[in-house]
Amino acid sequence: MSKDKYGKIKLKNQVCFPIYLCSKEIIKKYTPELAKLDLTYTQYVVMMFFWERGSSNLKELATTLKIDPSTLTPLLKKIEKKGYIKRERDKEDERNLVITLTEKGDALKDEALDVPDKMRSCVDMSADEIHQLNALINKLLFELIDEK
Amino acid sequence: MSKDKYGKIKLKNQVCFPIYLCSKEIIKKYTPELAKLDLTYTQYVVMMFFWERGSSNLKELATTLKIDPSTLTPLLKKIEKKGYIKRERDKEDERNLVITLTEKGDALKDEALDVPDKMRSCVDMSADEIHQLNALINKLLFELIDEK
DNA sequence: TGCAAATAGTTTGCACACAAAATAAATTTT
DNA sequence: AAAATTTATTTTGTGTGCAAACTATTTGCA
Repeated sequence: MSKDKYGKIKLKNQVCFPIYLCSKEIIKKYTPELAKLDLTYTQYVVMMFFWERGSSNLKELATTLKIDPSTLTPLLKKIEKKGYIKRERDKEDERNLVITLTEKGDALKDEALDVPDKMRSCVDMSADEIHQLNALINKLLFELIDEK
Repeated sequence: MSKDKYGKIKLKNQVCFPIYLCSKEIIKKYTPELAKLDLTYTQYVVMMFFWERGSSNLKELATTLKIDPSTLTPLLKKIEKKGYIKRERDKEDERNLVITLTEKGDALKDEALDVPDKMRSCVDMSADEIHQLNALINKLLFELIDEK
């Protein structure tokens, strides 16, 4: 049989495409559930960061979540308007934007508690499969980020 | 040791987050390479579809790629402006938008031939690992899309 | 035939996402 | 101390991404 010169640029022979689709489909699944908390997926990720850390600054938030600061600036203003966080300049160094979880933002954590379980229940995969996927996707992520 | 009530909503305990990051990082890796072909990542995916199929209509394109038609409309106009495809209404049924690869668009296929290899070389993962990841991510994708 | 329903695309509105340029504050250099 | 550089954030511009509303065409049915 003759080798297909163009086989490599076929969609089904590339891993990148299902990852891209998965990311979009995951967000689509989360959206209606998060809407109950008045959050988008990205806003939810940011809130998870603050539920763990309580407070931080933009630079650290952007570095940890690997989301561009210029994406975060308007997003943070939105969740501030919802009353979940507070944005203020650092008195010590006015360049820094200090972001703090509010009481209301912290309380939201309890309402979000069952979101991960609800999402997982949409997917019929064993704990082992999830674990393997997690390991492989994190390896790929490391490879992509590492050698920049 | 006491169980962490909030453990489940910690970022590192969720698979969705690294998948979301991976998708973004993959696109970031592709971007400079695809810029040489005057394509964005999504435009590249669309072109791959037409390199395989030659022509189709919007409905089928949207269904196959799982990209919303309202996202594709402006995107297709852009790659039409670049001269890679042609958009025209079906004479038989004027509702259908028939999209056809142009000579110039088809020729681009040869320039794109080495893109997948270049991307894979950024990542130090064995063929077996890639294969496993592919299987798992496709399973997850199926689970997410299936039961809608 | 004639109008309701279905089908296919497009437009609008909102929310990321990031590169590049602009702004502002602090630090370093001279 | 003034100027140049660095650091942190914001603004601008372009490109997705999708839901909901809108338009146009075709189909189905009374």
